[in-house]
Amino acid sequence: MSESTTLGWQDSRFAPDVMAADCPSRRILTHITSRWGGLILIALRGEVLRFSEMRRRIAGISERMLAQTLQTLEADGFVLRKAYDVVPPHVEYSLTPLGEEAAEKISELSQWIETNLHRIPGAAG
Amino acid sequence: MSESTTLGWQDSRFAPDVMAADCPSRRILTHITSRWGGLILIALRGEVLRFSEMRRRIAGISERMLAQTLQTLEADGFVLRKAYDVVPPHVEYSLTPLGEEAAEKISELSQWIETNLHRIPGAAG
DNA sequence: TTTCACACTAACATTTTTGTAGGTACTTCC
DNA sequence: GGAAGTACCTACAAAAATGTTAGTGTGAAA
Repeated sequence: MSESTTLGWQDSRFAPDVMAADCPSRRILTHITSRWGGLILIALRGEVLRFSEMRRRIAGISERMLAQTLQTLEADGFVLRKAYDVVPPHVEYSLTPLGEEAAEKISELSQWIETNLHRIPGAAG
Repeated sequence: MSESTTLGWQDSRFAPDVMAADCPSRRILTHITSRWGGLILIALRGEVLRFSEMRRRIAGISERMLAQTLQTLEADGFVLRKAYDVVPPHVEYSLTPLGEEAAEKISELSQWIETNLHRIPGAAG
């Protein structure tokens, strides 16, 4: 028996590692850090938004990518989709508790960038 | 004059905003969250690494993408490249203070993913 | 003597990502 | 009556990202 018996899966030999090419954590990381994934999570923080409203807030995203990325994040368990069977269609998107946690992290990154942009040589603004 | 005279650029009308398509902060965000950008920053945290050593640590990255992404991060001011004029070539990569700050943020994200992977439905592991 | 390592670059091929245009079925506004 | 809005999907096309291969010039190890 190893020293930490109750948390056997934390054995470093089996612990998730993004540096490993085929570790599931790498897939999740790419989803969250995909071109639109992060912005969607940020936009949804603490809010319930409809498809079109999100599209307006995230400048430059196409309908196709919004729909596609939302599906990925929903499959991961970060986004909750709630559809009302009415016409015209009404669908509400929000974050799951898990999604809120993830969103907090990329928000911190994007906020750091925004407030430190003037220190970043590679930024023109 | 506005209320906060000494920090005029923080006026919300001019503050950086990743939700704006052409804001420089969006470019920087995509660099850091690019497929390999984040992993490189994470690998370099608190370390001085040579090209080949990095390539070994970041499983799956090709020479081309490592070189290319390093150049982008160097231009942004996150990575420092130090070349010694010897043969065979010897080049050392490290993070600038700015890079360490950025790396800390994505590290927090990736660590959150690694430790919470078991809660993420979309992950097979 | 052959092989490997080093830190890349350039050309080319492929894969992935992203965009565009059109369609759906119905309602409300003008 | 026509346009716009809703939440998408599906083909198709274009663009971007990424991979593959080959090559550089030398030194050290097998």
